Amino acid sequence: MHSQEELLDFIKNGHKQYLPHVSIDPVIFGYSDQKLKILLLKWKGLEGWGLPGGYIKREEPISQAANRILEERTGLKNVFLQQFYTFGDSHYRTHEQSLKEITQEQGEDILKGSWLFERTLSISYFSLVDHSKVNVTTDFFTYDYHWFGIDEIPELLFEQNEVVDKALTTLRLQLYHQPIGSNLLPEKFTLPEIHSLYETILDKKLDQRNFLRKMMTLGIIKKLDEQRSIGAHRSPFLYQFEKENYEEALKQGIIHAN
Amino acid sequence: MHSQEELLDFIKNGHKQYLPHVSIDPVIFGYSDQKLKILLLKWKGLEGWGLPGGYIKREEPISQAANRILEERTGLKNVFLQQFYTFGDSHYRTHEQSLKEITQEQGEDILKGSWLFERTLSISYFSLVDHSKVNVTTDFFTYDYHWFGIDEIPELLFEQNEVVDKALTTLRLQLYHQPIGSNLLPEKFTLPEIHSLYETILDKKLDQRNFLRKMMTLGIIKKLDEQRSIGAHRSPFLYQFEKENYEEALKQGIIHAN
DNA sequence: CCAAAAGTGTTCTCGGTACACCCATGC
DNA sequence: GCATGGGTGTACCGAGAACACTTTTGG
Repeated sequence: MHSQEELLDFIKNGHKQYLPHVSIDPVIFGYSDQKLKILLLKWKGLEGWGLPGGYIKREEPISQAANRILEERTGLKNVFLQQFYTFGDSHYRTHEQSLKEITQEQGEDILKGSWLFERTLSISYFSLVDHSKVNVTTDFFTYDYHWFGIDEIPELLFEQNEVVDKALTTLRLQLYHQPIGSNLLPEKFTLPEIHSLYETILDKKLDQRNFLRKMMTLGIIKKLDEQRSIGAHRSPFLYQFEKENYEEALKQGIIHAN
Repeated sequence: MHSQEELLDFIKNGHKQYLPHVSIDPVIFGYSDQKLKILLLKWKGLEGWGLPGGYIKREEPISQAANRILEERTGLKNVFLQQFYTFGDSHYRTHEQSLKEITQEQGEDILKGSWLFERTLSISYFSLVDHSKVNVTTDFFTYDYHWFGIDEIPELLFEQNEVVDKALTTLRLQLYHQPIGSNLLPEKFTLPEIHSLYETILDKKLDQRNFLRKMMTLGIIKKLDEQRSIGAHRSPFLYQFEKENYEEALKQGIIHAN
């Protein structure tokens, strides 16, 4: 996918194109099989899992960088993406071991003093994506990916478990104040589907009737005139998100985008 | 305060000690004369106002850096300090004009390519301090300071008005979920004092009776057996914050420290 | 006794929660 | 007709909001 020359150039000269010491690491949430999952990449050399990530171009606004990085890894544009914290207590992002592996020892001298070994702060975003539309592309440092259920996250590289934890906390906190379902579900969905999504995210049971009432009074979703046939059972109605209501609420400051 | 040699060394070699491209800029709130104020510093050369700020040492965790920077400017330790956002759409933090002024044109060649001219992301914190305990020390770039009421903030350098706005929004959002009064008021205070503080922060009237009830049910403050004599009027009772309740609530996750 | 500030209760509304039965569908 | 999952209403409780009079104090 990437040529060896490109890689060596990145290691040696990347800091001319990108800001050193800062990375953007999105926690990408998806939803499938009734589970909330996050996308992790497997690192070469270190043989551990970590968040997708990338660097900010020298002249690029960070929100744009975040969107670019997300698109590079998933192919997705215009999805929910929100900054939630900047972590800067763990020191290194890249490890020598990893670079040695991927350069296959060829560029030994290049590695010395590479900008990639320097301390890197992590500006963290979380994103919500339709799992089925994601097309994962690994980067220089990684060679595999996997969607992990949030209750089966392994120990991550670079102390990123803290990042994931905080992303989850933030997600839960904003569940009723941001159009969070609308990026995790297909455009049209049934009530049981969104109900189950919310239960999964919050990790607790929600009363069906109260849930519906809340969604309706918040004006978040609207009932459509269509039903879906699900075989041997009563056909559920389909619903859609009411994006205008969110936008209106955001404008009025009812919803705080942090 | 700072010698000229130190300054020139900082301009030339600061990046060996500090991380370039990242600064920490605390929005420092104080409260006096019934007004919520923030501390701004006046820049040399640019003749404009900006937030206090500083850089992160190469091996220093960022929370520690934030506390250090706050202490360097105000002399205060162990005060409320919370990260709220990282800004990275505006490009420059230092301007050549400013450096020329402070070096008095002596170090012209030093200025060329200084790390200080490079793009800098701003990791922003907000802090709450007891205005009367602050002892402001300016830094290399600044020569004056002033506490501005939040309704009289001038146009700031480096597009920092956005930072201040977001700090205020966050402060308001967390008013009932963080021990926000306890760092802005003296240890013992009267009900009218804290009431007025909350009205000032939220910029709206709060009913006296409802306010007291809320504070008490939240368990935030407790009534003492002392009164203060205020001259020709009824003597108000003194209150104290209940720190244990905050800490308990924080532990239980009732309060979200973002 | 008067001016100025402190202190104190009740009512209403609304959002949150608890709770159980009937309906539609395909086999 | 039955198994499975979908859909619906009511009653209670607690938090928030509205609202006005009495008490204390020093001059």
